Parts: sequence; structure tokens; C-alpha cells
Amino acid sequence: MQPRLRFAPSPTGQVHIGNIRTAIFNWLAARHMGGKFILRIEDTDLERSTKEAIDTLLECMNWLGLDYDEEVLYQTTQAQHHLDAAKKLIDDGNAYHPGPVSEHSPVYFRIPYCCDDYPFVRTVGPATIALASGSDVVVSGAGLTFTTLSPKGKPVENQACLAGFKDLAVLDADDKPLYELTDDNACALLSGGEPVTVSGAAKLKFIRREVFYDDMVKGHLSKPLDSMRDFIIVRSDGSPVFHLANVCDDITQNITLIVRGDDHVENTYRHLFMFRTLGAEPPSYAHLPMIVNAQGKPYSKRDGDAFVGDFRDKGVLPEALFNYLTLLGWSSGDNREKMTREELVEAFDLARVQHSPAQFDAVKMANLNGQYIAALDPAVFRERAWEFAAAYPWRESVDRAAFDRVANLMQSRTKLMTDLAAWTYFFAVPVDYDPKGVKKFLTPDQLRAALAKAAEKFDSIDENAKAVEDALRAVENGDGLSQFALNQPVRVAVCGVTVGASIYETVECIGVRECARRIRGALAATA
RNA sequence: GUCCCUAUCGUCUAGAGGCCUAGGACACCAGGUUUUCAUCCUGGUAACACGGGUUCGAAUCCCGUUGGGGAUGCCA
Repeated sequence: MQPRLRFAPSPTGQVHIGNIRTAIFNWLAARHMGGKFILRIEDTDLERSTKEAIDTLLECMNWLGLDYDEEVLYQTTQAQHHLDAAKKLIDDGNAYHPGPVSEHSPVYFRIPYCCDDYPFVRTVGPATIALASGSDVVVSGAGLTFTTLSPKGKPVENQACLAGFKDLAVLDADDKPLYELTDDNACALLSGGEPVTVSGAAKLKFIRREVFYDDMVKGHLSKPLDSMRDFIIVRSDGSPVFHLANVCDDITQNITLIVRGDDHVENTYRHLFMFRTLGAEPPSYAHLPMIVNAQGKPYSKRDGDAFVGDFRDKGVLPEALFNYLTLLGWSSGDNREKMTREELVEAFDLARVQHSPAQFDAVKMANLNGQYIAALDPAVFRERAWEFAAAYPWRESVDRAAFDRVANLMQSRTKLMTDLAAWTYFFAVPVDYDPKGVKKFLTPDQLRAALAKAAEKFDSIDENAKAVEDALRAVENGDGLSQFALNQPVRVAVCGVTVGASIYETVECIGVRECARRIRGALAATA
């Protein structure tokens, strides 16, 4: 059967990198296996799901090249299916209204008491739980309520599903049975029998069972049934809860492999039962570790910069973000880091995904981004730079050909597309001059005199880098200055800064005559 | 509190009992190339959380401790 994977986000505002990383891993896994990658939008939270949020999501996926197969499924269109499924579960005795049945009580999913033949349930063995002495135990179709003692001796209320306590015996302090849960009275309880309250209990003795499954990234995972509870699948207002909707849609969409965040492992134990009782084969699962911030903590609103849109605005290339995110929690195993999409699809393997959270490192990502920019075909870089520069007001008055020359000159020293913000001196007289640069390069009389001569030469020389270089060398020689002594003074006078590309080519880009004017202007302004 | 997961340089990671005096990348430091800066090249600092076991041999397996994360919602 062809693998079918899905990305099922809730569109509630911005797209978080943790979220999009899940999408990327799903996409990679699907493409690697030659399976389908399906997008399902879980928009059932009417309050928070907006059209804008959906558009943002779609845009992010498009920007990152996450193409999906088949039509997008909007969860709100499936409401009837969800409710039908709930009804089936109730009819089969796998779900119930607690207490007196009413229109306005929620529906609980019941972890099935008879589940020994489920392929994902196994018997662990006999177990006992010590109770707070002389406490009450309530046994009902909705499970068990009992009181234990915390290590500090405080009484703690516990609730668990009935299925967790196969062959339960409630014992008193002398190990005398106070109550026994047989298949018969379990049946009675499950079909709506009155709850039983046992007083003076001291311990619970039962056969422990556990749910288990093989996670494609985390390996063998299990959880005892007595640590689980029945859970709500339909709210009292009649709307389906995540667990119901999510599982139903996975069934209707025939999903065979679910790749999602680590925070869902606990849900998996519940969902396994839901697939089974809904008559479906459970899919395989892979749970991805979380991405945490520079403090090693989960991203919060305060971190602010963890949204895909922010990275785009900061001048990160989509292919670089994509590549960097694959490196968070995954590695090729052969020291390759900068990899093309094709190489990633080829190498991607869920089994190589890390089990523990990974910290996002903006510096390393910027470095990767720089590598991507450096490797860009110059024509492509010019185009992207031009598009990106639309964000800056100075672009309006810039001639495209002039811009392209600057782009060619600056590509190799661009790390982030936002570095273009500093290109403004190519197109306009600098507004600010670096004070240290002025002090060092525009203040000494000897340099000022030489600069004036250079400006004079600039009035008539050819408009190319070689001529600029020759002119500067000539002035230096004539004035007894050491070679290159004029480079930085010219840079400061022309660009206002002390760092940048080759000054000869920079002058050529700006225009030799224009530079002559700027030098005189700078000299006058600092006189 | 309980349950589940997890632990290699500052960070991302390689590592499936001997190839490990632990490899790569980012960052950092030093040197070199260069008309400035960046790039680039060379070299360097830096890690198996701790304690027990198992074994001829453990970063790797087991147990415990500690740290971290998650779950414990009529959120998803």
C-alpha cells in the first residue's frame, strides 16, 4: 500500500517553526517513500481559525516549496462524520454520557475493558497500589476513583479507567477482599449499573495491562492502562473534540503514517483505541522532538522571532530555512549539512531523527543562509535582491542596471538579504559618516590634500575600476603617501563607512564623477 | 503529585560493545591570503551529567540519582 502522510495544522495565526518543521519532516518522509503528502486544515476552533491564518499557512508552505497531493481537507466539512462516529461509539458501548443521560452532557470515550485481544495491548502482570488507609474506592462504568498517599504523606485523589484494573480486588488492611471486579459485574457496571463505593480499603490488587506501540523515531513505547483515563470526545455543546475529529479524519483520509510533535505521544495511546473501536487499522507513528529557544525553553510569545514569516522578512532564503530546519533533530549521518532538496529526500530517514529537543541557533542558520546566497547564480541573486529591495524606499529611484552592478559586487559578502539595507550609499550620498572613520581618514591634512587631488583626477578619468586604482596610486606617489593609503579615506568620503567591497569597483559602481562630487562634499562638510 | 520521554564540545550533531587518546558543522581563538571588511585557507580551545552494575572491554547494554521536556483541558 502506498504510504499516506498528512500535515494537519490548526490555522491560528502565525506559522511557528516547530510547526513548519513538522510539515517539512512529513513532506520529506512522504517524498522519500514515494507516498502521498496531504494537507488537512483543522479549522474547528472557530474562534481562532481565520481566513488570514489559513492564507498565511498556505503562503508559508508555498514559500518553502512544500507541495501537497490531493485536495486540502478542511476539518469543518467533516463535522457530521465526527458525530456519526461518536454515535457509533456510543451504540457499541465504547463511549458514554457520564451520570444521567442528557442532551447537554459531554460524551466520553471509554478505554475498552475487554481489550486483551487488541494487538497493541499486553498484560504486564499482577500489580498492587497502596491506598490512603481506610479510604473509599468508587467503582463505576466511568472508572475507578481512589485515594493514595503522596511521598510526603498527603492524600491524593486518583481517577483511572476501568480497563486499567483487570481482575481487581479491593483489599482491606488485612488483605481481606472487600470487593472483586469480575467480568460479570464489570459488564453490569459498563451497561449503566450503579457505582459501587467500597469503604475502608487499603490496597488495590489487579492485573496490570499496558498499551504499546513502536514509534518510528522513539522506538518501543508503552503506558500502563491504570495510568489512563476515559476522555471527552464530544463537548456538552455537541462539538467534537480534537481526539475524535483528528482520528476520524485520519481514517477517512486513509493515513498510514502520522508524523507529529512529541507533545502528542500521550494522545497516541488513546488514539490507538479509537482507531480500533472505529473499526480501522491504526497507522504507524513518528513523534518529532520539540524545537526550543536559545534558553533551552519552549518558544513563547516573548521570543517573538520563531515564525516563518519573520525569517522571510529577515532575509532568510526559503531553501536555507528548509535545510536548516531539517538539521534540527535530524542528520544525514555522513557529515553532510548543506544539502539540496533532492539530496534530503534521498537521505531522509525517520529512524535517524533525534529523541530529545533541539535548540534553534540563529547564528548557524545565518551562516547556512550565507552559503546559500554565495552559491546562488548571480542572475538569480540579482533578481531576488531586486525583489527584496522593494522593501527599501531607495529602490524606487534606482536604475535596474546600476542595481545589478551593485548586486554582483556585493553578493559574496551578503549573509542575510536584509544586508541590502546597507546598500543605500551606492545610490545616494551618505547621510551619516562613521565618526571613527572621519577622524582617522578625513581629518589629517595630508590625506585631505591628497583626497582633493584624487577628486580632481576623478573629474576626467575613465569610468572603470582600473582607472580609479591608477589615479589613486598616482596621487599617493605624488604626495609621498604609502601605497593604498588613500583607499580608506576615499571609502569614508564616498560611502560614509569603513568596510565594504573593493573600493575601486565600489567607485566604479557609484560613478567616478559622482564620487568626485562626494569627496568634495565630504571634505567641505568636515572642514 | 502521577505517568511518559530524554541526556556526547556553548549550540546542532556523528557514534548501534573493541575502528574513540570521541569525528564533523556553527560560534570562539591564533596564523595565513587580501587595498578595508567579509570570504577563503591552516591550526587550536572545547563534550560522553553523576553513581552503581554487566563484560576481557562501555559514550554505546542494565539499574538508580540528578537535570531537561511533555502529558495529566469540554485546547489542538
